[in-house]
Amino acid sequence: MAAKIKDVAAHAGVSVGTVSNVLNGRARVPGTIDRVRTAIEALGYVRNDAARQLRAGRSRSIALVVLDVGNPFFAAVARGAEARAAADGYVVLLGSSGQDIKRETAYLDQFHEQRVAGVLLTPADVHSVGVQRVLDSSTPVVLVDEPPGASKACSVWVDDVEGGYLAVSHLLSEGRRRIAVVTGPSSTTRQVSDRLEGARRAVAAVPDATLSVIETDAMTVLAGRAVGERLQLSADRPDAVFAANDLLAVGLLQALTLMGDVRVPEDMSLIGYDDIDFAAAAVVPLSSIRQPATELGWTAVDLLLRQLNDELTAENRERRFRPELVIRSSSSAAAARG
Amino acid sequence: MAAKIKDVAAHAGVSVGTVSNVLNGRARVPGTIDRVRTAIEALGYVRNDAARQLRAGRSRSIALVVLDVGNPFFAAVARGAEARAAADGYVVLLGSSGQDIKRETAYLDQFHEQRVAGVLLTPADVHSVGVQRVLDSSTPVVLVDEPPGASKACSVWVDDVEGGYLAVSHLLSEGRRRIAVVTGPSSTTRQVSDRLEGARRAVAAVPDATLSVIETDAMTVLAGRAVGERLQLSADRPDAVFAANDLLAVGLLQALTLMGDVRVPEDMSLIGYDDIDFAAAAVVPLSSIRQPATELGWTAVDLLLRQLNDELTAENRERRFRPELVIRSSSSAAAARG
DNA sequence: CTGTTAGCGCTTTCAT
DNA sequence: ATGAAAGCGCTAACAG
Repeated sequence: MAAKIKDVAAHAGVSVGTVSNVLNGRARVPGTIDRVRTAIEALGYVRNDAARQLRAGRSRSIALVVLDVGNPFFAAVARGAEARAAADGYVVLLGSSGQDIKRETAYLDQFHEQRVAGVLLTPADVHSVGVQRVLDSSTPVVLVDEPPGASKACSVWVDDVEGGYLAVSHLLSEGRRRIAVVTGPSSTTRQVSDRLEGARRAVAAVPDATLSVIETDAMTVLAGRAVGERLQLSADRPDAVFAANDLLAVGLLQALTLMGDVRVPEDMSLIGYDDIDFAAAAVVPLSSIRQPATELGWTAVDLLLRQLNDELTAENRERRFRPELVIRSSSSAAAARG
Repeated sequence: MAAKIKDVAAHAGVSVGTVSNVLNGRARVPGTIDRVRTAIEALGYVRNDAARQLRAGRSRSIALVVLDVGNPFFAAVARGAEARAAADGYVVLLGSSGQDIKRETAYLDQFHEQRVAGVLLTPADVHSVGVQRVLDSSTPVVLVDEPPGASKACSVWVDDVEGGYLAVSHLLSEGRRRIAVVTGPSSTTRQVSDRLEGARRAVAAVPDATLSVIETDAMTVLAGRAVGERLQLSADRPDAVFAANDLLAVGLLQALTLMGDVRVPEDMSLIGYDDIDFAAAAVVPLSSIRQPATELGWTAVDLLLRQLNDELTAENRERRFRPELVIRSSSSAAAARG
């Protein structure tokens, strides 16, 4: 059996209270501290976090549940969160739901049972039972990439309606009129429906512009490729496509330009969302809507820590960022020539 | 204060033992089960995992510590691990070290304190104190993307020497002779030094071939771009580059072909490593060395679970996969024309 | 400043 | 089948 605090105390010739004090940095006598440290080393003692947490009632872990770690956008969010958390001695536990409500709920329940210090959450569906349960609980929650809505939770988000509007307005300003939006699954996330809403608004402002929606079963490169293959064969193709994220856009690009013979942007203009690192290096450099991903993660943890320390003022509860249009060759004849 | 098992028992009119039995699926009387479930629902009771684990001594969490979640290769490993773990009711806690030994150690210590059921680890440095500590501990460890070496840990890995050999042999067979290898930081991982070793072997087999090594401070798109910018200005450029991962290769491609005027593969041939989804959609479709990432993660958890259930035979302790050469335009005049 | 001790919430054994 | 009670390893309050 592993050594426990009692063993360390015996080995060092002190009491358990003293060992606990050393462990928690409230010991003062250098000689004692040294003896305890030596004993810990000698016995290979590792503190039992379950016992510590049970007694202390708090935890040094922060949960981060995102839609998909495979999406570099969320990887960047995680990096930002980790950086801010580490500065205060917290650890970030990452869960990836794959937009599956079952898995999302499983993670939330697990983290709730673990009594994590707080939960950072990009919900697949804010109205799901699992999400509501954690929102109703006493666990501090920061919604990430999701507006506060009716909940009392803090929120760090980017305006997706504006992003969708920026993307499609740009396509329209390039003279395109038959716009298609490629989204995720039908039971899609708030992000995607907001981007779509922004797209609709942009189209509504131009009389002869039309908008069609193509749903996929996942927001991945693979799913994008599948759509691209269909689009390539289709008789009445749209003249511009707004992909709801860069993964889909990259997949579209693969199918259209590499496997097919559709020229981008000449035959079909394309813009993605997130501006992941790969966008600039795509076969046709990909126009996109940039979001401050790392900053989002950083700010989310910052808000959570403030909440834990009760230094949260009303105006601090929500941080909204704005998306930014990045024009590259995939949507602009000018950029393509340049 | 949150409801505890005692409150549930009182509310349901049964004893705590009975509630515990219901919670753990060993209750038999349907009426009792229903009453307990109703009470749990009514009180919003959530089991305290710390107490449960303290008493039971076991945990349903598996830790996965990788070099970089921002690398789609590791994201895929995580996906595979998660899938296998979920099948047995385990949760995967993900930590990303960023190849930083301090952070790696912090994660390992944290997970050790949490008494996770097991650790899946891609070490930044197998010989670091933190890694040795967990290897010496009683926590089951599966090394991921790392051969077993001297340790007693299980291991799931891909032969990187072979991968490096495949990559550079291919460049040589295309007639290139002045090969450069772009690696990570000098205190680099085993994977990268093995890939380099394979590259050296391939070069050694061709009399007039030379090999140079370019180190970067991170294995990211950004670092690759920086190298590409230097390379582009350099008077005596190599005629072929083997990038130690696809992220570096994509960054190189950005700098060389989009920001610079180096033609790939005509002026400089390029091959990456991992065959991430983006490789096929790069500005010049990227040749790469494919690794079975998802399968790696899946198998790692499978091995861990077998170990936990004592169904591990000697020949099961190690699973070695083989890398596969994927030729695209970036390294092959033929593929570029095709 | 150090040592002793009462629980934290749960599981599980042992009576009933 | 159900209820009572003993601890899991730790922290913090209190006594020395």
